[in-house]
Amino acid sequence: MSEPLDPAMFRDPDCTDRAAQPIRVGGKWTASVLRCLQDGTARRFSELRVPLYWITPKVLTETLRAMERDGLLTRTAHDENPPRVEYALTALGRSLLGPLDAACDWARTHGTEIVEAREAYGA
Amino acid sequence: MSEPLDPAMFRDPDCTDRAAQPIRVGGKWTASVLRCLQDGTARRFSELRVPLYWITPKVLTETLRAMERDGLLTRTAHDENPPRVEYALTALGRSLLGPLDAACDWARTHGTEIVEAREAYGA
DNA sequence: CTGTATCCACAGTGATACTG
DNA sequence: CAGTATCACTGTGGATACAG
Repeated sequence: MSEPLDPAMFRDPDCTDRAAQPIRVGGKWTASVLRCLQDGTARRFSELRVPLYWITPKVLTETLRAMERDGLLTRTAHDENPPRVEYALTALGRSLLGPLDAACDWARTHGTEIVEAREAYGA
Repeated sequence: MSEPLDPAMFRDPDCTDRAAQPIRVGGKWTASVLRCLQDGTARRFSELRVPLYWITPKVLTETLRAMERDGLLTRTAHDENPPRVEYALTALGRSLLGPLDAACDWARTHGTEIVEAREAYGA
């Protein structure tokens, strides 16, 4: 999720503007929120906290706000008491599930190789 | 590349150890290094710097060391003068190109939607 | 229940200069 | 050429407490 939006993140060799960096989409928790919502059902703020390592409300708010701003999910506040707010993926958010699953499959398949390589490197 | 190795990054709801976080593979530049080397040819330190926004040597060194440690690439130092060091992907590194391409394809296809969503959000 | 308000620690990133 | 050494900055992420 922290991948630069520029798919290759390469620059024109003639470009001299070092500040011309690609924009970034997503933070540490974006992928996990996506997976929480991937079955299509809308979930509430507190429902999202539990599977996400009891992420603090501040960080969850920031994550959800950023995803809403980027068009990945919708925020629906029902005018009730006590308040009820529900989050659900947009079509754009769902379109990210494919690449995300590919990454997760890779992690499942090759995760142990990474761990073993790290241990071998220590020696 | 900053995805947690745990594919879902969900925790056992009964787990009370908040520090039990999944390990992470890769940093800001890992995907770009991967793409620099994806055609299979080994490249030298200074060859890698140019397309990577003239990344500073310190950061490139750290990135390459981490990738070597994780088994994603090999570092070959030829005993010459001036020194020559070449980096090439391992099989594990090449296996990451698939998921990476999927992510890049997504960015190519949906990048403008993100930008538009951000602009619309400002209004 | 769904967030804000503060405050803070630190990893990550980077600029610059120097070395074998 | 291929790095290391320092120093500094910044934003993300997090703990805790409080509010509508």
